[in-house]
Amino acid sequence: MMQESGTETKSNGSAIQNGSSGGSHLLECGSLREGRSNGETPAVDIGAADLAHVQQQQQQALQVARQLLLQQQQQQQVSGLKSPKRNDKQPALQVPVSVAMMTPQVITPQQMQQILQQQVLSPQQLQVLLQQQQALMLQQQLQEFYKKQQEQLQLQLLQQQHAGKQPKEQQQVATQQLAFQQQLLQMQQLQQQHLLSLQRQGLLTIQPGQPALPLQPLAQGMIPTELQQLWKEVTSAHTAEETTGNNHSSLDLTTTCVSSSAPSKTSLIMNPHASTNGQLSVHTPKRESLSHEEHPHSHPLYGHGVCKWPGCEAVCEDFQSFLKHLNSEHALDDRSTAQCRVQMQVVQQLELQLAKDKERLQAMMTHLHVKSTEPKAAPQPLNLVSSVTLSKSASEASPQSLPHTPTTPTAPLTPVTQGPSVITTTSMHTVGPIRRRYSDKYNVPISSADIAQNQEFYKNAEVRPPFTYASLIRQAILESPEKQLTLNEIYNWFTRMFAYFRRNAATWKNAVRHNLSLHKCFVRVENVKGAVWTVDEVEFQKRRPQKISGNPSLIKNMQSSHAYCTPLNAALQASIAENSIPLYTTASMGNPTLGNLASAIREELNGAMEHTNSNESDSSPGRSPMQAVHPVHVKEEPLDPEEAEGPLSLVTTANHSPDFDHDRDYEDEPVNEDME
DNA sequence: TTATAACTAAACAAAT
DNA sequence: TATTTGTTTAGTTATA
Repeated sequence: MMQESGTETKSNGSAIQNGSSGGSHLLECGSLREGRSNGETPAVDIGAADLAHVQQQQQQALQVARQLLLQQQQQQQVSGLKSPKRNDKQPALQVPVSVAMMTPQVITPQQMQQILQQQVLSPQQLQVLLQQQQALMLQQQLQEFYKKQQEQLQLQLLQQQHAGKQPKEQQQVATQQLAFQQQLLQMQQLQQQHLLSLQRQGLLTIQPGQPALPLQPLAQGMIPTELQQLWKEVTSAHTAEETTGNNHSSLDLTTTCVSSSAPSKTSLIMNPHASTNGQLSVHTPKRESLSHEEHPHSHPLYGHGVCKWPGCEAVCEDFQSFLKHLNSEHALDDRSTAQCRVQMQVVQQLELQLAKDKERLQAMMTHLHVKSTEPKAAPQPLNLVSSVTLSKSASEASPQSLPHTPTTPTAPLTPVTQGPSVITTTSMHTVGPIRRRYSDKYNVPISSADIAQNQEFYKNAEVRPPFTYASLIRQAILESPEKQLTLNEIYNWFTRMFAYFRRNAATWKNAVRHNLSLHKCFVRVENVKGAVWTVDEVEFQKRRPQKISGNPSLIKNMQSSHAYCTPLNAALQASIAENSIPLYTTASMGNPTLGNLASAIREELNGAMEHTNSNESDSSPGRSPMQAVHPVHVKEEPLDPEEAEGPLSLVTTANHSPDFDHDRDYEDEPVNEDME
């Protein structure tokens, strides 16, 4: 799942990158990847080769820009400022518009001149400029100028579009603009890489012996917002390296379509952890600068009239003043760089924390999300703690031990804890006997399997519940307000309560019907609405006596646990201890808690007592008084709400009803029929 | 090895 | 007529 999302993020990033520019933008990605791939290598030292490379890139960009400008001038001469005619609806018009939208830096001749000037500056001159504060002011001026020029060029582009130019020409222009934009972005990437390498060295110190870096000249060509973005990129890149180094794979925060398409990043993108961060990765410098232009007054460092630079909080009346403040107070100096590093550490810590939490979440999801095809990875119910249980589960998890259906996952065992924890307050609505194959091997009481406690687990995990069909059917019926359900309602309960039963419906529904028909404990009742199914508790208890063989101490422990957990009176205790007489009398106390608990206890003890005491058991026909339980449906009068809550309350009232009639008189039926 | 419980599958009939 | 519901039988597996 995470892998898919990770891949999806990757593709989304590309999709966003491509956007409306279509395949032409892939070129940008390709070129950017080339530039980025260079940056993948640790550029700790910035040597002459790097400088030469940057200059080469700039030269290429300039060449493209020159061609673009020439063609634009020619097109303007041809098209002039003709009023738009009829081609407004031509689809081709969208191409230049989209390009204009995605190219925040439409280069004007003046800007080209500026770039040319930068190009001819020697490193020494650039270093001088680096030391001059006027450079920042120049940037601001350039920014304003740049905006004006951009608006002008966009206007020209629109006019060209309305002039009805051929789509091919427009596309050509757009492509050329795009190519130039790519060159600029490459330059930006290189700048970022240099900054990053400087960052590694510490506060932009320049190695001795190296020529003056083209950093500042390159930065001069950027507007302040781009500088901000640059720092952002630096921060992200640093963090990404840290996380990558830690194998947290949180990804390349500097990822653009560039790095995301870089082969070396593929594995990271495929990493589940990369999904979330992958969303961050789509923030390309281009998009950032674009968003800043689209929302000129939205700046990560500006909000509510306050500069959000760490430790600043200077009040800026408007955005322009903020920009001035930003450029003056938070210029590219040691102090700002140090603050940036602090912020980087903060982000880094947060990233690490996020990575840890992600791992935790992943582990939780891995634990809870059980695939039916991964039986050994099946999670356990929340209350499974017994090592015996776990070992048992491991053995059960083997494919050989699950021959029934290939899709049958490991049945999580219900708690088989010993002693006082056998019956808990949450086991009021016990399902009852679970599948014996999972329970009796270790001679521990398991009927306290608590569906309520693991309810959420089974609702979400496609794990076969370790209960028999009969137990589940009984539980479904007892949970219903009327203690009766139609077959379809039983179906619905199964699907509602267990994710496992949301598939292979034909199989388990057939099993449900089979169990309803097979077991006498399920009584079919005809009423005006149709047929409903009820539970005959006595029959249910007779159906499967639980055996706890040869462990009296355990039984004693169970009894003590019952006393420990409940306020059962001495008579009840004596009754329990004496034999396995069904505890309907407890339900008749009118205390639903006691009634429910008695039900649970009875389930626990019936088999045990049956085994430890004499051969007499409640399955013996001799205990007919307790078996004279009328099904629920006979009760027509309104129920006492308190009694109705207990599974046995209705049975209790029916127990003493003199005029019940048996739908199925099990006493008259052959024993072997009941025993299958 | 045997008996038993549980499960699955299937056939069949009746009801809806 | 198709689907649902209910019954029954047969075979398999796990366990004591």
